[in-house]
Amino acid sequence: MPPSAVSQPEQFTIGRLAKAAEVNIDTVRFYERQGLLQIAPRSAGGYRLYGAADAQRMQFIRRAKTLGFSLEDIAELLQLTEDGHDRSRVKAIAQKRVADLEERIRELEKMRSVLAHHAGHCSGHGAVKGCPIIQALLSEQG
Amino acid sequence: MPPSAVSQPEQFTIGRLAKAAEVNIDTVRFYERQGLLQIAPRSAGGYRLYGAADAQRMQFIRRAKTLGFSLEDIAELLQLTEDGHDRSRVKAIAQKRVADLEERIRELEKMRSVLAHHAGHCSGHGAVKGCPIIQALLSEQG
DNA sequence: CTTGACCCTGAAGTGGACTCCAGGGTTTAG
DNA sequence: CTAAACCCTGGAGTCCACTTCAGGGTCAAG
Repeated sequence: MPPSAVSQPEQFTIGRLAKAAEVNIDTVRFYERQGLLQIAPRSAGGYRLYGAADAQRMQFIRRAKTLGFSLEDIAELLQLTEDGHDRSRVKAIAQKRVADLEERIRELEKMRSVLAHHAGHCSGHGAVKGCPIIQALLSEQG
Repeated sequence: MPPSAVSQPEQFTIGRLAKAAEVNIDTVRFYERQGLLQIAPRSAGGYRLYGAADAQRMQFIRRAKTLGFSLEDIAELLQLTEDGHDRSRVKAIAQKRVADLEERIRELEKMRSVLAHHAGHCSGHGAVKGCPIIQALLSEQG
């Protein structure tokens, strides 16, 4: 095989990894402590060294976070991608998350409709005494 | 006037107030520290004494919380009900809250639709390698 | 050789809204 | 008179996902 084929694995320090993933440098160290990132090998001077796989892992975490997964769930998802696990657990985690999202959305929509209703009945001027919003909070009729 | 007319204002201790409002007893003390409840007068033995107005105030807080107001907002709303303020500030707080709720709902709906989409493409069996959910997290094409 | 950018550690702080704890005093039922 | 149930205080702990801090070591440029 050619001498320079897969030999230089493109290493970089924590600062570059953090910048690439658009997170705080301390967040990377935090993820390591939390077990989301593998413990990085060190340079002679004690600096953490990362490679492309770590950058991809950070992207995985970032995307999972935008879907609202907790770090705990993300840790499990990452774990599942490593060993030869079955897809069922991944799907279960995702479905649980969808269900949680739906419940939370329903809660927020209830809040929104009730509050918008009260706000819609408030003229926005005059004394607070008698304001429909305050009245609703003082004594809900339901 | 008759001797027993408006004389006994129906006082009770913190435990009863907490039970009536369905909150932890420590929550009542916490609200006092936070300025949500007025500092209660004390009995001879040093017990806090509450009346009907405090119970109503606790209900106000409870209802505002179910609409998702922060304790800080609730403190301001309570303040506004006391002095001779104008309704405009109340309405502004409510409208801000509605806007925040709407933004949050949109965020959660985005998460839900993306995640449900991926989950819908996952068979739920077979190796994790190739699972559409994991694939999406590993490399989003958008 | 010095400056500045970068990296290291363990520990503590943040925010929001509580909740719990230890070590007491008070009140009431029996 | 005693035991149970209730109340008091200041302070610490909880959850989550970081962020900040103090006090250093390392590395590349000039």
